[in-house]
Amino acid sequence: MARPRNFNEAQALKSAMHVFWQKGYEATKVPDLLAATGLSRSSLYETFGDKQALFEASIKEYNRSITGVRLVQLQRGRTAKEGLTLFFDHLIATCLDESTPSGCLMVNTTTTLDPHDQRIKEIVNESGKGFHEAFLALLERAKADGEISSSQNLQDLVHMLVAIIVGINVMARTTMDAATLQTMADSTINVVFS
Amino acid sequence: MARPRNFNEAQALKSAMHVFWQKGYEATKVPDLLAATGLSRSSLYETFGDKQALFEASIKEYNRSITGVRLVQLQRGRTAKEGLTLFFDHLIATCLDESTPSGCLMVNTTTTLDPHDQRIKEIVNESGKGFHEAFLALLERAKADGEISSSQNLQDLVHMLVAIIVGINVMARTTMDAATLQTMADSTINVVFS
DNA sequence: TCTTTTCTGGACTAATTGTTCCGGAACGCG
DNA sequence: CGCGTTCCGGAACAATTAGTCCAGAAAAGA
Repeated sequence: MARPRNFNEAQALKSAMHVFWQKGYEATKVPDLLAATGLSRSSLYETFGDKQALFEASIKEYNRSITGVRLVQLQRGRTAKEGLTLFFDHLIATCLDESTPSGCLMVNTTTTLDPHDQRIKEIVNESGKGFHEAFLALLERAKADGEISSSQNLQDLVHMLVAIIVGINVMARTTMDAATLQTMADSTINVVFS
Repeated sequence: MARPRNFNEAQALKSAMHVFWQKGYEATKVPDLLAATGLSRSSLYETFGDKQALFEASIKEYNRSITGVRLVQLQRGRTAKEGLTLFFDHLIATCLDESTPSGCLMVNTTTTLDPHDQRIKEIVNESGKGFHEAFLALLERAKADGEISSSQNLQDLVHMLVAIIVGINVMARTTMDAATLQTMADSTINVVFS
C-alpha cells in the first residue's frame, strides 16, 4: 500500500541510546542523533517524537537490553559466586569493548537527574529496584547454598554490593585499565564470599 | 583610588560551584549562574572569563574546599577505623544537608566527561589520585597499627573502598534516606576492618 | 567637588538550539 | 502505469544560548 520504512526503528533507537549513553542528555544535540541514527530530521521527529521522548525511549531500551543482559549473567552460574563472576566478566568486557560506551546510562542519568523530571526519575528508580532485587536474590541463593555465612545481614550486604558496582561503572568511564577493573571485581567477590 | 568590588569573589565562586554541582555543566545556563552569584553579566565575564573557565575554577574550588574537608576527616580519628567513621559521618551529614547538593561534583563530572576536554580530565584525574592516596595512607596506618590483617593487599582493598565511596556518592543523589546511607557506611567499615 | 577608576545594568549580536512544515521523491499495489 | 501513502531533504522558525559592549552610576581619594 504505502512506502515502507527505509530504516530499522529498533536499530535507530539503539543508536540514539548509544549517543545518550556516551554524552548524556544535555550534551546530546539533535544533529548528533541524526548522524548516529542516519535518519532525517522529519523521520526522527515523526518516529520518536521530541528529544525528551526519544531519551525516555532510550533509557527504557537500555534497561531492556543492556541492564537485562548484565543481570542475566547472575543466573548463568552453577553457584552464586560463579554468577557474580560472570556478571563482572561481562561488565568488564563491555567496558573494554570500544564499540559501546563505558559505564552505565542509569548511573550517568542519576548524577545529572533533574529533580523536577518525575517521569525519568521514576524509570531510573524502577531500574535501580530491579538491580537491587536481582542481587538480593543472588545473595539469598548463596546463603541457602551455604556459600556465605548464615549470620550475614543480606540487606546490608546487597546495599554495599550495589554501591560497589555503581562505583565501578563510574570509574570505568575514565579507567579503561582492565587490570584495575578486574582487581575491583576480584576484591568484591572475595569480600562477599569471604 | 578606585571603586572597590561590590561582591565577594570567593563567595561568588562558591555559589557558581554549587550550581554546577547540582545541575552539571551542560544543564547549567549562564542566567542560572547570574542568579546564584547575584552578579551582573559583565561582572561575571570580567571576573571569571567564560563559562568553561568558571567551571574549571569551580571544580578546583570544589577540590580545595569540599573534597579537602572530607579527606581531612580521615586523620581526625585516634584510629584508622575512627577516621573512616568520621569520613562517612561527614559525608552523610553533608548529603542530608539541604543547603548543599548531594553527591560529588567530581563523580558527576566523570559520568559526563567530554573525552576531548583534556584540561577537565586532568583535574578530575588529579583529584581521583589524591583521593586514592588518602585512603591508601589510611589503610597503611591501619595495617601498621594492626587494625587490619597484615596479609591484606592494600592496593586491592583501596580500589574497592574508593569504588564503594563513589557509588555511595551516586546513590546519595536519589536516596536521601539517612538509614540506607548509614547502612552502606557501616557495612563498608565492617568489611575493611573485619 | 572633581577626578579617576571600576563596577553594573541592559541592550545587542551571532550562533545554536529544538521543532515544524512542505514539496517532491520513493515505494507497493491495483 | 497511475494512485495513494509514506518517507525524506532541507528550508524556515522561534527561542535560547554564550558572549560583547557601552554609557552611566558609584565609590574613594585629593
